[in-house]
Formats: sequence, C-alpha cells, structure tokens
Amino acid sequence: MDDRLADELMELAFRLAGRIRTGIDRTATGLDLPPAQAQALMHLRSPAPMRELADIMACDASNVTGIVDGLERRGLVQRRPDPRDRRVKNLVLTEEGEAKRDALRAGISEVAAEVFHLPAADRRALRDLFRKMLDDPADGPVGAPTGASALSRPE
Amino acid sequence: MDDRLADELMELAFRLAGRIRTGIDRTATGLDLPPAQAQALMHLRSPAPMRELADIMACDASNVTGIVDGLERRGLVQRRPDPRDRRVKNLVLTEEGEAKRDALRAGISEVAAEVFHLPAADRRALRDLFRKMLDDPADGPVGAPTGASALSRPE
DNA sequence: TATTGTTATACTCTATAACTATA
DNA sequence: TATAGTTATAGAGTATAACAATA
Repeated sequence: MDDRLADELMELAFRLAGRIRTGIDRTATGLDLPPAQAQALMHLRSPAPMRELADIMACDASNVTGIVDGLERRGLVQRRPDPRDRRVKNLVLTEEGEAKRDALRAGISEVAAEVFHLPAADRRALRDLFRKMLDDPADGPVGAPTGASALSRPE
Repeated sequence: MDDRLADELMELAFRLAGRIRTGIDRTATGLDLPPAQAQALMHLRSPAPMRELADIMACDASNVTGIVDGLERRGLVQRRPDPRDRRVKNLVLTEEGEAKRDALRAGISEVAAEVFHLPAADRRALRDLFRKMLDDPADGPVGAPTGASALSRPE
C-alpha cells in the first residue's frame, strides 16, 4: 500500500480541520458563546432532559451542569422539572435561545460553505469518498446509528 | 449554492476527525505519552531551540516549559545550553526519544492507513480535492509556507 | 530595549467520587 | 438498587504577566 499517500492525506486533513475549528470558534465567539456552550446549543433538542445532552456531547453528566449553568445565565435555556419523573430536569430553549441557536447554525453553515468551496460535482465526489471511508465495515455494520451527529465527538 | 451538501460534508468531516483523533490518542496512550508531549515529539527537530517548538505547536512559550519537563522526565529529550546564545536551550532527542518518535510516527501512519482505507485511485482523488480546498486563494497566496505542518494547529 | 526561558497564576474543559432526591 | 442531577475536587491544556539572564 502507498503509505506516503495516506500520510499526506493525514496532513491535509489536519490543515482542513484547523480551518473548520478556527471558523467555528470565530462564529461561537462572535455570538458570545464559549465552545462547550456552543456545542450544547447546537444540538439541544427542546425540551430534552439534561442526561440526553450529556449523551449527545459524549461527556460526563457533571460537566453538563456547568454548561447549562452558563446557558441559563445567558437566558438561553431554562431548567424545568419533569412532572412525570421528578429526578429529571428538562431543558427548554427560550426565545432568545432559539434565535442564538439559529444564528449559530447559520454561522457554521457559512464556515462549511467556505471550507468546502468546490464546484458541485467535486462536492458530491468528496461526499461520496467521505461516506465510503465511514462505511468501512471494519468499523461495524454499515449505517449503524450512533445516536450522535455532527459536532459531537463520535467514536 | 447547495448549502445542505456543504452541511453534510461538515458532518462527515467531524465523524472522520473523530476517528483520527481517537486513533492518535490510542497510539499516544499506548506509547505512554500525553497528547501534548506526543505532538511535541512528533515535530521536534533535533537539535532545536525551545522557542521553535512553541512556534511549531502554535502555543505560548510558557507551555513548552511544562511539556519539555515531561519529555525530559521520561528521558526522551535533553536541554542543552546553546554555546552561541546563552539564553537559548537546545532540545536534543535521546536515543530513546528517537525510538519513541519513530514508533509514534509509525502508529500515526497506521491510523492514516486505516482511516483513509480507499483504493489508490480514490485516495488520489481525495488528495486532489483536499489540495483544491486548501489552495483556495481566498486564504492567501497559493502554497504559502506556514512554518507548521500536520498535527500542529495552523490557521 | 528586545528575546529566551521560567515561574506564578488563572481559566476552561474534562473526569471521578460522594451526595440528594427520587424511582 | 439504580438513575438524574449536583457538588467538590483534581488533572490536563492554554493564556497572561512578571521575572532573570542574556543579547
């Protein structure tokens, strides 16, 4: 196998990842959101129990407390006790929270459009190559659901 | 423009980045190296002044002190005063340090081979698409040197 | 004056363990 | 017993500021 080519791909991937990270950080900072709060806001179903957010972010539940504290301080979410299971607190986005989340998503879409600045045919080719790598059965059944999505920390 | 396609590419890129990160973390852990020390070891020219390592890792010089402390504790590098400029300390890999660095590079090459597990033609196509994205003149002159390379945190 | 490297300090992110209140 | 969420605490990683030695 041509390992030098794989090494070059690794290096190129790192440079692209750097661009994506920089773009997202800039977006989050522009919206006055620390990275962890941005990631949470990005993926928050509303309403959803805190436990679900910990699963999506693939982090310990104890972290979620602090992250949600921050979101609550900013008036973006509220904690509401679940009437059916009083251990649970459901997170509900405020109106401002929804607006912030939408702005965040729009900003990240802009970053995507900039980073993947390619003719449509190239974009499709790239998508197909990405899918091919991710569907590799060495990783498990094809298309197995992960429960997490973009910006979470899968695998 | 087809922004949904760009969004999908972003999500796929995150999943790939997760695989790469997991693989590299596993490699570094297997070699008993914390991530920061692994990154430093990966890129250390030998001999090189500490200042250069800070530049390569794109972090503050004060961090390098601690990282090099760790590498020195493990017997992987030595600090040597530069005879020509006595402010400078040159970092020199020990024999064990060179062996560790080689093992690290080999491990990361393995991760690259696994992640970019594609037929040769697809790999070349992917490389060309990556290059196309990175050469976008919106980012500056084509091929402008960055001073940093893979695994560093460019941009 | 400017630079190399160090120290002290602080902030963020993350994890573990112990706790409470529920179930 | 087990789970949801909190708190306390500790460990990385990173940043700034002040400092000593040297240029």
